[in-house]
Amino acid sequence: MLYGFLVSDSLSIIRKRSDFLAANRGVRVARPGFVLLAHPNGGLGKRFGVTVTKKIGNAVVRNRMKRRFRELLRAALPSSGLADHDHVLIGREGGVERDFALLGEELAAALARATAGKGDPPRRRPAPGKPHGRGR
RNA sequence: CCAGGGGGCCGGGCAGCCGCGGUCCUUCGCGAAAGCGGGGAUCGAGGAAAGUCCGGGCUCCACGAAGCAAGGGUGGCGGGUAACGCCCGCCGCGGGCGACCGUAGGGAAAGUGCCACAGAGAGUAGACCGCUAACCGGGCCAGUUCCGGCAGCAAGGCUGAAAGGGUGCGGUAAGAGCGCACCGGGGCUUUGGUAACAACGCCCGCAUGGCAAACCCCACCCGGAGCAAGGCCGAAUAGGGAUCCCGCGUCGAGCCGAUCGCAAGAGCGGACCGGCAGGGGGCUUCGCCCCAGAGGAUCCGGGUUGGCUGCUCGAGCGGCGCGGCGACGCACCGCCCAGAUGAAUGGCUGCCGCCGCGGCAUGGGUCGGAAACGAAACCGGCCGCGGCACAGAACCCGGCUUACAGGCCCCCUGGCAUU
Repeated sequence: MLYGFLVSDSLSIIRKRSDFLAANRGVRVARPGFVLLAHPNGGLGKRFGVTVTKKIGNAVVRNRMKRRFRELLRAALPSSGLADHDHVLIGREGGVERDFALLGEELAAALARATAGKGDPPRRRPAPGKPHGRGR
């Protein structure tokens, strides 16, 4: 435990809505269970957040998805996350039933793509889409 | 054993590894401190946490107690409660063989209104089909006859959700509460009951339908907004007000755009730049040109964002006793039981439990066979796979309503069988 803080001390949670919106301008990698956003935060260390819209399900389903995503991020970010970046996972339909180990592999692959700077095309401009995470 | 009725309760369990959020302790590390980190202990979602439909507590606002008006709500009686539209007990009405169930259950001779369609007639009832003695006229097969008229009749038919009490007997030309009996209804007395109401008796032949979740009337209740309530602290940016300095002719400056800032949007806004309006000056005066549009200090109050607080000890929970048919109340003892805020209570695995599907085997029973044995898969056994509901605290309580896989317990009713 002596070295523990050396690795984990830089991991924190994104708490401001503006940071979530800023992440939309960063690298974007889509996977079957989720979409990963990575965006530099200017020396604040590795931070993460989770967004699950009401379209996915009721409160129980949404909370369960967030917990599993947080668990994935806690495991993956210290070793393979992007330094001084905000990492945001957006839940997609089907992400609740998806196998946990499989999600782990997909997150590792998505992080590798993001590190290489190769993102998927950003979301369609003309289509307004749903605002992500409307607060309450 | 079968069918059914009522009430109460649970809503997966255990273990391992890795994590999350509170609180407390810490002779540990860093730090001036506040704190941060490490270690330890302990606690960490529901019966509905849900819908946000009622009732309160708690805050702030308004208000002289109160009354009135408006609006909203409640609606048999009695009780319980902080309170309720909730709960308990009882009553009336309706349903069921029964246990029980349902019930928005004040007022319709205060008033207004509605009752479609159908139907002769729908609230001052009504002759369409009908029934009918006498009387008048007529027919011929000449009489206990037929037809028409005058008239009487609410018994039957028809329509309808509903036809102006029902059934029976008498009565009559035929009928009719016209008379009588019973039932129903209304009124009154008495008795029982706190009361709603019930029972007995007497009187009234009986015209006063239904709808008040139609307006309305009566009785009772209700001020408004909500923890994003409310309180505190600090900071940044620009603006507002006051005083003073500075400058000055009044006094210290209006609108729009672009840009940028606060805080991403919405919103708000300073300086610079551009334009317009306004002020001063000049000139060749229906116009053109030029000039100035400017600061500092202190204090006050407001907006935004962030942090802290409100924030969890409460109409609290668990026992036991007493009172009460019960809802519930009282006394004593014990306990502390989530406080997150992009929002903790989780991730993975193993065993057990329950349900479904498939397979194996052959213990019980079944079928075939004299038997050995074989078959099939009803019960039981073993193995594998899949599934285990509805649903996540957000200031806190009391209710209601809605959702819900599976399961447990108690009481009662009807029927069948047995002793």
